[in-house]
Amino acid sequence: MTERRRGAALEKALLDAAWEELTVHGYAKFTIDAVVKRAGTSPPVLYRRWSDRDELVRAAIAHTLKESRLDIPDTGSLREDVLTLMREINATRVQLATVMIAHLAAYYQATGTRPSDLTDPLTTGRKEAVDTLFDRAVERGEVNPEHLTERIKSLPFDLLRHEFLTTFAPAADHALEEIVDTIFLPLVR
Amino acid sequence: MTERRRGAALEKALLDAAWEELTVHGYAKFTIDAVVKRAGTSPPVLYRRWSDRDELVRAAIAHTLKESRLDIPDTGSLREDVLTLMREINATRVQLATVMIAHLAAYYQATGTRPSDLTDPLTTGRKEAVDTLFDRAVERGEVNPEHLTERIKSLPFDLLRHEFLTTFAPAADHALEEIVDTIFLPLVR
DNA sequence: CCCCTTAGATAGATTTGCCTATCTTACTCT
DNA sequence: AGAGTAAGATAGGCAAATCTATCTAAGGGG
Repeated sequence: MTERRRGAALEKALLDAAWEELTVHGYAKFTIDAVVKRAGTSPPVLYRRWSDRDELVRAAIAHTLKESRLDIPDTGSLREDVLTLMREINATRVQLATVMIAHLAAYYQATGTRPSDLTDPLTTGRKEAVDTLFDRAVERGEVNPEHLTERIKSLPFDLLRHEFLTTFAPAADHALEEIVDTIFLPLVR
Repeated sequence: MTERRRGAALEKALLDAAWEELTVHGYAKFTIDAVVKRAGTSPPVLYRRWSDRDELVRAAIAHTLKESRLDIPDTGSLREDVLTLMREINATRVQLATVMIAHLAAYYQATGTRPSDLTDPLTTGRKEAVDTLFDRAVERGEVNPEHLTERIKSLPFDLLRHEFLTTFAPAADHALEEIVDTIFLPLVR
């Protein structure tokens, strides 16, 4: 260790290493020692910041969430907006969903509650993104606003999340189109 | 231990105890020793049947699946059939879904595959049940058969499963009705 | 009664991981 | 230069869990 890291740079390195461990070995096999080795640090450095293993896991997840915000597409058509966003989620969020469900299920079983400091990876920042999409669609006259319940707005993303949580893999592109064309769009028009 | 169990009775007792441990302490905290205590047995008895912890977990899940088959409702209306089935699933399957997702996510992260001997708790026996429901609805003229894609048929159950996997709790009854009345039924008519 | 199978009991080997205590030293600031 | 902070290094305590080896004896069958 020729150069010591400090402050935010060190913390980022620690959290990135923790995230790597979560994705390579999974939540169940996640160990402090592996993070120590991967980050080139020592145990007290981690324990000075996070009181235990689970706290580090959650911090790593939250860190990764913060680093991977999704852009809001604006294609001029609702179908393309929703498909573009779903494709982006599909391409980038499977691992996050897998890591999170493993942790959340275990946490829930241990405590009977959900950790308050984590929000769903497909939810974070999504409400605003989707609302923007729908506002534009309403202005373009593409949808009937009366059909835009919260549940219907979130439907494509719920179904995508469902795919992730039942297969741990991205959905096929034709599945995305099927969700949008045969379920979602008929409901909003 | 005044009376020794043998054969199927012993195996049922072992698997019931394993399931109890899964629901009380969760998958992550599941230990062979706790099952031994709960079942009033000894470690070699378990290892004579299941080669390791994970195999016992899967056997316990499969055993519980087999023991909890759902009846097919026949109310005379599609809405009531689907709602009745969803309510039954809602009342009885949350724990199963929670235990399974914890195990499946961990297994997937460790191996990159899904275990081949487990099927989804809401899938098992569901395809036939749902097809029967839909056959009757078609005969009654309640639905347009052209709208009955596989994805739409499974939609209410997918959304219910999604509820389970994101909250680890049963859905509110009004949510079930919302799913059926504002999403599912408009799509099949 | 005898033989065989295996349930239940128990001890043990081994490993692993979590977390803490302590020390040296790099680095920043005054 | 000196003081203070904390990064990096290392050793250690401890517990827990997994799984195996071995033994006794219950129970079934001939």
